Amino acid sequence: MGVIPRKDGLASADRSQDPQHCPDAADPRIEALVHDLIGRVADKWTMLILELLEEKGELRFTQIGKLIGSISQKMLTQTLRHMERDGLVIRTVHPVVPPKVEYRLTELGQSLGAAFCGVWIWAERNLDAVEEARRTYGEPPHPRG
Amino acid sequence: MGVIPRKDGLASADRSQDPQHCPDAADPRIEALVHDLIGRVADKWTMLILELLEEKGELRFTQIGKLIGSISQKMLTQTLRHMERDGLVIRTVHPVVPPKVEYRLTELGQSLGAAFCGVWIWAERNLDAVEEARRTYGEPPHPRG
DNA sequence: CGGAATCCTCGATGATACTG
DNA sequence: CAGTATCATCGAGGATTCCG
Repeated sequence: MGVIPRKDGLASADRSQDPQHCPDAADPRIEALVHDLIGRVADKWTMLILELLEEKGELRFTQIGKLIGSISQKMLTQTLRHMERDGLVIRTVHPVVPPKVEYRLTELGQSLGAAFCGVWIWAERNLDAVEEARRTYGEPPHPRG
Repeated sequence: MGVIPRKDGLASADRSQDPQHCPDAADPRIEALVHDLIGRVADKWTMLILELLEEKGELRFTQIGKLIGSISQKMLTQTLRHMERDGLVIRTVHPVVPPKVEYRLTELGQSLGAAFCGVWIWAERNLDAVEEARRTYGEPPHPRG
């Protein structure tokens, strides 16, 4: 009981996360840089916008805000700027009135979206497992009555 | 110039992030849950500990702290507790003196590590591309100087 | 419409001290 | 050694206002 009847859209999609062992970075400098980079791109809003633009193609500023729903104007601007600066999105300003600014992914942004795909799929597939773990957390391994 | 001569350990590893289109979650409820779950596991320290345990197998509390280096004792405890609660790690207390507590990944934790693998590889491979984008950010598209 | 600027709050994190 | 508890800080992020 309590299991949400889902459509299994992603869940049965494929098995992109076969238990492969991920070799660690050989160089500590590289590892630090990689860690820093991930810290910036693995952001909450970045991931959502990435998914959105990957799906919709090209969107206006307000469009993105409405589709995400919960994001503030400040964070939307800030996140888009960072993504643009990191080469993930292209920002196009149409010189019309009222202003019209559109955003779309670069190839780099698309490749990042693809890389995150495995994590999304993992989350989809293991939602129940994690929730189960959280429920049983704290219970004694052998309840001796 | 300025390009770091790296060992290319991960960079030439494989191509786990072929530009596949990642289908979005069909159900908004699922998407919300997935987003929430990712928000918890995509944490900075979680990812580092995940990598560490995946590589080393089983480690003591202090071991992990020293290997990561920059983490505070508080965050280490907190992160490990969250990971244990979410079913990512197993915490084993050895009833000896002085105390000895060891941590290792569950299968769920290992699968998450594998899922993140694509992102690590992406970051390794596109470090230069992102840095290049950051350098050229702000420059006019067609410098008519 | 698409921002920039400002103010403000609150939670994440670090530092410190204590304990079993 | 492996924590727990407490206090202090600091910046992420929200709400609001103004502008081109």
